[in-house]
Amino acid sequence: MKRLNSKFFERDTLKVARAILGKYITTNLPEGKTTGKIIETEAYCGVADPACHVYGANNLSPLGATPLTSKILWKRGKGRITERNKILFGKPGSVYVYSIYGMYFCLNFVAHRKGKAGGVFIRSIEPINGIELMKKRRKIKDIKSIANGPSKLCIALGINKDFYGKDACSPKSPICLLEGNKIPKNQIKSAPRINIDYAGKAKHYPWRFIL
DNA sequence: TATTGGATCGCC
DNA sequence: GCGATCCAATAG
Repeated sequence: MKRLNSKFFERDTLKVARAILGKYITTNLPEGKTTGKIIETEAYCGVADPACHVYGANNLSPLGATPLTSKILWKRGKGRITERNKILFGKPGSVYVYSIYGMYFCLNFVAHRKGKAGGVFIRSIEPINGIELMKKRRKIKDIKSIANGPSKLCIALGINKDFYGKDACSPKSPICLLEGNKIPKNQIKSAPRINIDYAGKAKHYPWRFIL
């Protein structure tokens, strides 16, 4: 199967969040290979999206910004470009992994038009290959609940903070995305994003996509 | 330097 | 519904 290239990710974040449904994520680690089909995503649409980690930050490249401190690279309005979120301005197809609730990770792929920022959050995958390894990592047997959640799928695929900044389009990367069958539009549902109560009216935007 | 709370999960 | 568990993002 064909690997998705960076052009795939260099589009409007909402478009990518829909287009990536039905594609395959594969991780290749010393303990084995695991693959899942993407069946649920959310779009986090850059500096104008109150739910996005770069909300309110300047949408210029952080490379040209003057550092305020070692951690804070740029400040304007409410948001900042930080060591964690700066990847959302980076090369489309890069991996954005962050830790949450002290014990889990979440996976995003950087996706935006040139000069913008944004990421596609992977909320659920269907286990396809390497299911025994996924079961072992998750310490459960029930296939349905192996990877049906953003942090569950990270555990199942062996994704941790070491994946931060990896280029999913590069053959050298331990993670890649593969083309799948074409998905007809009528097979995609949209809904509000989950757990973003802090995001004001953006809480209701239908930026979650389900295959 | 100190405080706070989260793009979650699993159990109750 | 609720606790686990910790680090990045803020405020001071």
